[in-house]
Amino acid sequence: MRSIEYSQKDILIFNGVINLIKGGANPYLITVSEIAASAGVGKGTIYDYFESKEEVIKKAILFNFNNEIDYFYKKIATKKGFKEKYYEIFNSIVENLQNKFSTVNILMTLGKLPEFHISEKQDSCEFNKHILRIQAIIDDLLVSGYKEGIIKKIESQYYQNMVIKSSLFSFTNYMSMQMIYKETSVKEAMDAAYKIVIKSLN
Amino acid sequence: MRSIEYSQKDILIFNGVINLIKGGANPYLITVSEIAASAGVGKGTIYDYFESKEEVIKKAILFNFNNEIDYFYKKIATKKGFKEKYYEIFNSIVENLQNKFSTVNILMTLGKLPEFHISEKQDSCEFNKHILRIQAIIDDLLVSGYKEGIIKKIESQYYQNMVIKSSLFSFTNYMSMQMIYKETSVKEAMDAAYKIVIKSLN
Amino acid sequence: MRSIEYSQKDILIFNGVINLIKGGANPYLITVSEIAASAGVGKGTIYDYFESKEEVIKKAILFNFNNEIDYFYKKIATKKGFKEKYYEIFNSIVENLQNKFSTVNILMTLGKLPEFHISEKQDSCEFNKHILRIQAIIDDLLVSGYKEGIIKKIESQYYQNMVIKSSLFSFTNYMSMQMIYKETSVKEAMDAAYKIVIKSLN
Amino acid sequence: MRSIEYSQKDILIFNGVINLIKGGANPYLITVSEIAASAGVGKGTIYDYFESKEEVIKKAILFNFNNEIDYFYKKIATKKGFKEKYYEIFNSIVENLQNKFSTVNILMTLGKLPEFHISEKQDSCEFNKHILRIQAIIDDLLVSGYKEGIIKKIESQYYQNMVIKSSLFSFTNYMSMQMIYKETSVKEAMDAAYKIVIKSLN
DNA sequence: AATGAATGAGCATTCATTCAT
DNA sequence: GATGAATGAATGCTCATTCAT
Repeated sequence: MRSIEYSQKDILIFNGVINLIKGGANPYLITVSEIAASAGVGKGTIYDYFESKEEVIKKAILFNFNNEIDYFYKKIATKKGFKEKYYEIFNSIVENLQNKFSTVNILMTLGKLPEFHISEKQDSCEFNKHILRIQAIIDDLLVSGYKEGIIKKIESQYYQNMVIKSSLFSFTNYMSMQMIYKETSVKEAMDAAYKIVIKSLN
Repeated sequence: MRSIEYSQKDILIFNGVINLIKGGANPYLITVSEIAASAGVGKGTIYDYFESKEEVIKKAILFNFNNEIDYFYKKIATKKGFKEKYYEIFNSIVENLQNKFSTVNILMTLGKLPEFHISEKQDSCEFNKHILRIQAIIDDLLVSGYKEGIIKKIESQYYQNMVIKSSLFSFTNYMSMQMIYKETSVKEAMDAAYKIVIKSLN
Repeated sequence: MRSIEYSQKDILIFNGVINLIKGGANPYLITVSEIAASAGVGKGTIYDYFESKEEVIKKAILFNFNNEIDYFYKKIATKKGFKEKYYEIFNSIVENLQNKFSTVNILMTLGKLPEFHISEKQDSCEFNKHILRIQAIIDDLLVSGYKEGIIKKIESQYYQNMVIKSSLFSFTNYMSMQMIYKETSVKEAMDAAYKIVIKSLN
Repeated sequence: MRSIEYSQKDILIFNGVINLIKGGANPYLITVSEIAASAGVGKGTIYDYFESKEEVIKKAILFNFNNEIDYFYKKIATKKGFKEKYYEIFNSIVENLQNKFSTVNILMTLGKLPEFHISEKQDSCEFNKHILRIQAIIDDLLVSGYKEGIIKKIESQYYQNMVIKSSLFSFTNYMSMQMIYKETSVKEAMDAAYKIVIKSLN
């Protein structure tokens, strides 16, 4: 099932990268020295485990993406009702957006990250897996809504999907641009995003 | 009224940058030599007009942003009804998304671009102007919808705004991720996005 | 007699260079733009009158040297007695040393300046002329001293010459290193330098 | 006691610089590539040990200065009498002046070298140390002369100092300008310089 | 296995020089 | 004549990568 297994050292290095990015570093401007220092290993060690700087950063980002989706998935699974799950997502977004680099940012820019030159087959495959996992979260949500009668499943799969994504986009956009939405509280933004789902799916 | 006037040469250089980015180049990896070659000027000339590589790229991006919003604005203004305007936006998105780098991408990631280290007052101010212009487009749209009775203005300003942005996000997301939405046609994606607006604002 | 005639424009440009150097600029780090700005001419104009930046700076320095020696010579000629002439030199040194770049500095480092790559015949010839003019000043001084019986001309020409140069060196060294001779006044330094001459030539 | 310790690599690089300068290179025109080649290291290595090209050159010059003064000091200390010491200095000057860049040149232009932008506290302090060491040499000389009765210590400290410096200047000037003193032999120049001291201090 | 000193290719930037106006 | 916009060769400096230890 697990397509990629990483060694302890791999993960140590990934965390070096992730911490830099979470600390505000621009992935394109990170140096190998910084990664080595952040990971607490020698520069040479990085090249014992990876082919190039690009590979390290790319894999670290995907690794982190994976982990955050796992975490996201589990958190949502703890909640039972549609609305509870939905607001749990909002809370995760709030929590997550403290980091400059978060799954949420990725969910939002869905498909933007691969700009980090995802070209090789391996990467592309990895990326598809992420999409599927996000899809699973959305599907889980839709199922809940359907069961509870909140959603009347008369719409197309695509439409339902997009409603969820759009709604989440609205909240993420609020969070990341809070400075231009000074008159709206977090609670109001959550409610607005939720209202979009409810109205759009009825 | 115009806060910044650029010389012919400035614009020539901007276009060099813009063409590189539209051709798929990553703004962070562009070299001065590439800009010079793309603009058809000597490397030194760039430094006669700008302080640093960063300045050139940053200003070129903002310049292009400005121009595309102008173009967008004018195209939408030619249409009369709410639905016509809305579908004109969809068309502009389609047209625009051929470019890797488009206003639409920016609309979508609203607030993401400043990652190119927009920190100085000047830049920050420029950025605010862009936000206001996008807001003007959305307001114009809302006014049309209201006049035609498509929108019952009982919702908050924030909510209405977010509905529009979310709906547009859904279509932009479709366009930029077409590879994962193979079973949905462009027409269907437009209709779905439009349906989100209609349902959410009623 | 005059081996080199300079045009008004030549001199204008020379003064641009001289002013920069007197203002503390390092001859090796001066740019053509700076010279042009300082001289109040266009950069291209400089190349209408000279072959290269090096030529401009080299000739400007020699030109200034020439002028300052003229000035020096005339000032000393106004005084009659040996001691008066000698103290007039001291005064000129004081006056001159305000400038970072002065004949005095050159007198002191006699033979050091040509480091500015004096290699061509022309330059070398020019340089010899300067040496001869300095020699003339020293000879004039010696003649006065002899006439007044202050100097008993029993020493070799070389020795007499060196005594004068050494004595002047001592005062110039005092002036340019005043910060390390805080306990000695200008007057005392002059008197010390004069005493060296008197004692050495008797 | 030692205020600055340099690593082997530091010194390797310093020697690269020193050899270039001794070979006639102008400190202001030396390139990093030249230093690297001369030191037999990669260009990057230089930046592992120093902040900038300027720093390397400045420190190399001071380092060399230090070493040469050490050498000078030791050579003179081997001689016993005043006259022997004095002529030993002459010999060192002769030996030294083969180099374009020598302690002697510095002794002569005492205070001129800092033109290489010695501004920071560290540099200024370093420079003061050099002055003190030169002073120590002169003092040692004066003590010998006094003990032997060659000098009657009735003159001021400043005067005695300047006599020595002036006398040494005369010989250094002779050496560096030998081309204009063709009729005077090295021996005669030494004797003349010595005579200046003897006469001035009696 | 792990390191970090060493390297040099690569890039931003400067500036002497040219030349169209 | 005079100019200064334009150029690109030259150079300081960085940093991914290697390799001796």
